[in-house]
Amino acid sequence: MLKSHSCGELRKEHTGQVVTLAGWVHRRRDHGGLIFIDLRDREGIVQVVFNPEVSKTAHELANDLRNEYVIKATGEVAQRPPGTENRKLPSGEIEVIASDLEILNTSKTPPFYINEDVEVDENLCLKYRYLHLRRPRMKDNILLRHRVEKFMRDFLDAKGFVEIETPILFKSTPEGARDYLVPSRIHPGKFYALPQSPQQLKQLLMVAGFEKYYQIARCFRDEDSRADRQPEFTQLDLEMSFVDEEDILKLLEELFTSLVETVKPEMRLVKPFPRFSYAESMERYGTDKPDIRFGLEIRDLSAIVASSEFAVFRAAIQGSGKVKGICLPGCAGYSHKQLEELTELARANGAKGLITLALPLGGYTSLEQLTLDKVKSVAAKYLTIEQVKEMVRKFEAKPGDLMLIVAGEPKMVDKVLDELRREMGRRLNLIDLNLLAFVFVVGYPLLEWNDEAGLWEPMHHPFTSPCEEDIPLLDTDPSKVRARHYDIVCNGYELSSGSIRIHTRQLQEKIFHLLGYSSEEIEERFGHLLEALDFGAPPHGGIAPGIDRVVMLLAGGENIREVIAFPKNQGAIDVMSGAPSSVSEAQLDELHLKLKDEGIIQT
RNA sequence: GGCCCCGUGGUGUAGCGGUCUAACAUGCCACCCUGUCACGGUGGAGAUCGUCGGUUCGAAUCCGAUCGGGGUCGCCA
Repeated sequence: MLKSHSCGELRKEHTGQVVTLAGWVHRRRDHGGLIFIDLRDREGIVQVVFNPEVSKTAHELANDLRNEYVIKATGEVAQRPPGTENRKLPSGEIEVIASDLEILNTSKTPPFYINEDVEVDENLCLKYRYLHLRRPRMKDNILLRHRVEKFMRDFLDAKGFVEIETPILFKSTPEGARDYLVPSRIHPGKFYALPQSPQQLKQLLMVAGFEKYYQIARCFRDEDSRADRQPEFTQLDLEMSFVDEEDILKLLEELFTSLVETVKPEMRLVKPFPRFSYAESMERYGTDKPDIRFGLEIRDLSAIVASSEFAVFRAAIQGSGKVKGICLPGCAGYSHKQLEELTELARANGAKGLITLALPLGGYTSLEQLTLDKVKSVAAKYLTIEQVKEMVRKFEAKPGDLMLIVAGEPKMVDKVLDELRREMGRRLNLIDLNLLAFVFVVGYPLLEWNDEAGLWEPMHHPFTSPCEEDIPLLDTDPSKVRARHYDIVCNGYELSSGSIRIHTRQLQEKIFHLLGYSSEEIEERFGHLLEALDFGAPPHGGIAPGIDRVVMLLAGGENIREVIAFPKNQGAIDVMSGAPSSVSEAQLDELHLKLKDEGIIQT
């Protein structure tokens, strides 16, 4: 090793030792007679002092140092002179008095700051990703990711799980997300698909008898990116035999609780993890991935306004619609412009409009004294005071609160209010950023009716087992069948869906048929799986939490690109390498491929 | 594919019809400085304001198109 110690590890206990350090020049402070260098390596930063009285040659050479030069410096660790300690630095009590300096490599001036955490155009960061990763915050994110994955491995190993790799070149199963395809050279016209997840393979490992499997698995889905989604991502994929829902949920709760306590002890958890039924989550939060770090819960006002004169409400309720709302504390004073902004947000999410009711701040001490003329709302003249009071009671609203009401199709109403709720939770600073609010969502329906396609679709995936007692309903009323399916959600992000799987051929075939597959399709796509179920498949189930999102939440980020070493941008491009890129005609030939539009062969 | 936001020295921002021959901070270069730590001081270089077109006597500024980026809807079994 070129170094005896790392920069970040030095403390006053090292005082008196002669150490050799190697790292990057983080910052240079040249006082003419005296030069201070903040030397940075993976472990942190330490101050190195160049004093001509200690070494004239080292001091002279230090004159040439610039940011990001790579250097090796030898010197004695010394306690800093009293009054010059730097409490902002863990190594701030000491410094290294350099007696020798070697420049291992020079550096061009970086295209953006490495020693300051100012936001820079993301494409530039991605182009010079290796420089961006030098930033302490980015470096810490990647190290955090390492600790998370290490913890998961250790935890599951201790629980008797076996880590097993599964193929990246696998078979296309065209339902679900779009596949990434890999053309076969040996088999003209045939393709592998990159796995959207190792779902089938892990089930087959259960049939194989491994009982407890896990893998930190890369998954590939060719769909448009989002802040929390990119084409390739990582899951902690796990599967267990001879378990029920309770076993999986208990394992997850223990895993995440001890993970947070180990790698991020300063963050708080809600324990035990609350459980919501799908119906309850939709009812109270308008979504199946609720952020429960704050209130502003949705309330159903349909019953209250059922007999309303107000055409907007009446029309909604007489159709198959709902009237629901949320209540914003202390927002009654919102200006016309602010209300218009909220209405715009509602419209952007599909609402025709937004009804607002502002409760006066003063003028009534008990609800009895509230009169209609004091309530500020375009709907006031169509409502009775009793209806308004009922709403106030339903929201437990206080004087000065603002009620936001949306009417229409239930799906739209939920979506709009979910959006408004999360936006206002942020704006009103109701969110505790140090809190990780994990929740389990259970009791999902097995199937969802797709009106456009005119067939049943699985809510999760076609391998999810229905609840035993609901199996007869598959023939009579499929919408009523509950799934043995659970989700884990944290701070409004879905970390994973999981389920107890179907483990008999008969039931699996029945589900495939219900989903509209012909016998031939079933055989072609899932024949290998069905055959496996015939050979003594054990009852089994599992889940696969998304590691990128977990690390993002632990890092306090809002974007998974901050916790992936080499991410792709929104257009699925690796800005650093330029992938995807053109290939030569020879390569295409070998793969028996021909581009449809010869023009696009040019770069 | 739809919608919203953003493109101004290396970086981050300001300017939003004329006074812009484009401002500020930082970075960069040179010189000075022995206790700084976002060191300080003096001086200097560095931008045809993403691109194209239009409106106008006059465009960084207004309009249109286009390209690039971010967010989001659709999509994500």
